[in-house]
Amino acid sequence: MTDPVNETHSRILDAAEALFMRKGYTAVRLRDVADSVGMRHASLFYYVPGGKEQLYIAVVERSLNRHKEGLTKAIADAGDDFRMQMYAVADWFAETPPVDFGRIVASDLPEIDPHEAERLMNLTYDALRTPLIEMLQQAQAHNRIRLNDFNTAAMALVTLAQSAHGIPGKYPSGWKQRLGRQLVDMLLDGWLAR
Amino acid sequence: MTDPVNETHSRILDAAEALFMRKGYTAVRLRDVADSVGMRHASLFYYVPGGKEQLYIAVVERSLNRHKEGLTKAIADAGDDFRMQMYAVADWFAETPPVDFGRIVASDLPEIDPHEAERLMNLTYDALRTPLIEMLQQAQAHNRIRLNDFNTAAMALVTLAQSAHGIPGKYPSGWKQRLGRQLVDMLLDGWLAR
DNA sequence: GTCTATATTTCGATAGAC
DNA sequence: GTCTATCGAAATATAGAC
Repeated sequence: MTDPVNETHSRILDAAEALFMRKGYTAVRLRDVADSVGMRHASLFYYVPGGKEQLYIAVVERSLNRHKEGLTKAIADAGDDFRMQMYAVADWFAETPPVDFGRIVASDLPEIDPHEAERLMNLTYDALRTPLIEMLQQAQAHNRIRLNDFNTAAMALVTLAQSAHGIPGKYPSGWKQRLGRQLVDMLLDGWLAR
Repeated sequence: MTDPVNETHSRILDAAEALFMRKGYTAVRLRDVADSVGMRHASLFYYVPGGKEQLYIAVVERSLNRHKEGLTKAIADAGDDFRMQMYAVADWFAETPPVDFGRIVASDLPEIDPHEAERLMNLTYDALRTPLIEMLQQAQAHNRIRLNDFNTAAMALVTLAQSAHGIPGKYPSGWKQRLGRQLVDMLLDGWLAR
C-alpha cells in the first residue's frame, strides 16, 4: 500500500513528504505538491485517487517505516560502544528531514479519518520507540547506563536529536551532525561540573 | 497593542491562543475561535479589525511576553540552588500551554506579513533564551556547571522541558511536573552509570 | 497520463439590520 | 456589540478532451 507503484508516484510522495513534514497537513495545498513535481494538481488524482488525505497517510506511513528501519540499521552498524550507538542515532536524525510528532498528533491527525488517525498514531509511537528502547535496554544490561524509565529516555533522545533542525540561519554542512552529537554528549555526561 | 481592551477581547485572545498554539496558524479557522468564545465568527472583526493575521500576531506577542516574564520570575523565586532553578523552569513549562517554536518559525510565520514575521521571530528567540542564558551564566560563574555553548544548552532545556506535553494518554494531575523534573535530572546528572 | 475547465466546498471578510 | 446574509477568493475534487 505504501509502495510507490512507479517512478512518478514515488516523486509525488517525495515532494508531498517534504511539504507535509515541514508545514503540516492543512497548510500544504495539493497545488504546492503538483508544482514541486511539475504537474497540474488535477493530475495528482490519477496517482492518488483518494486525494489529499490518502496522500498524507501514505507519506506518513512511508516516513515512519523508513525511520524504524533506518534507526535499527544505524544502531546495528555502530558497533558495541554505547556512545557510538547514540551518535549514530543523532546522525540519523540530523540527516533525515525532521518529523514533528507533536504537531502530527495534535494538529494533523485530528483532520483526517479517525480510524486512520488512530492507526498512524500507534505506528508513530512504535516506529521510533522500539529501536531506541532496545538499544537502551542493552546498554543497561551491560551496566553502561542506569535509567529507570526507558520510555521517557527514548522520548527525550528523539526530541533532543531532532531539535538540531530547529536552528535558524545558515550554517556550514555537517553542522547539524556536530550539534546532534554535542546534544548526545550533554545527555550522556550531564551538565554538572565534577 | 497587546493589551486586551476589555473582558471579551481578552476571552477571544485566550481562545485563539489555545487553538493557534495547538494547531498552528493555517489549521485554525476563525469559526473555531468564535465557537470557543460563543460568538459568530463575523463578530470577531469588531474586536480584531485586522482579522485572522492580526489576531495571530497579538496572540503570539502576548504569549512570548508572558513566557519571558514568567520564566524570569520563576527562576528568581527559586532561590540560589541551581537544580531548584532548573526545576522552576521545568515547572513553568509544565503548567504553561506548550509553544511549538519550530512550527511557528517553519510553518506559521511564512504565512503572515514578512515584516511582522521577522519581528515575531526575533521576539521568539529572545523571550526564552534571555532568562535561561542568564541563569546558566550565573551557575557557570559559581562553578556549578561547565558548559561551552549556552545557546545550545538553553535550546535543549526548552525542548526537553516542553516535551513533557507530548505524551499521549491520560495521566494524573501533577504528572507533567514530575516528568519535567525527571527530564531536568537526566540533563543535569547524565545517563551514564558511575 | 496529463491537460483544461468547472463544479463544490470552505473560509476570511464585509454590509447592514437590530 | 452581536447577529444574519452574502461576497469573493482559494482549495479540493470531478469531468472530459487529447
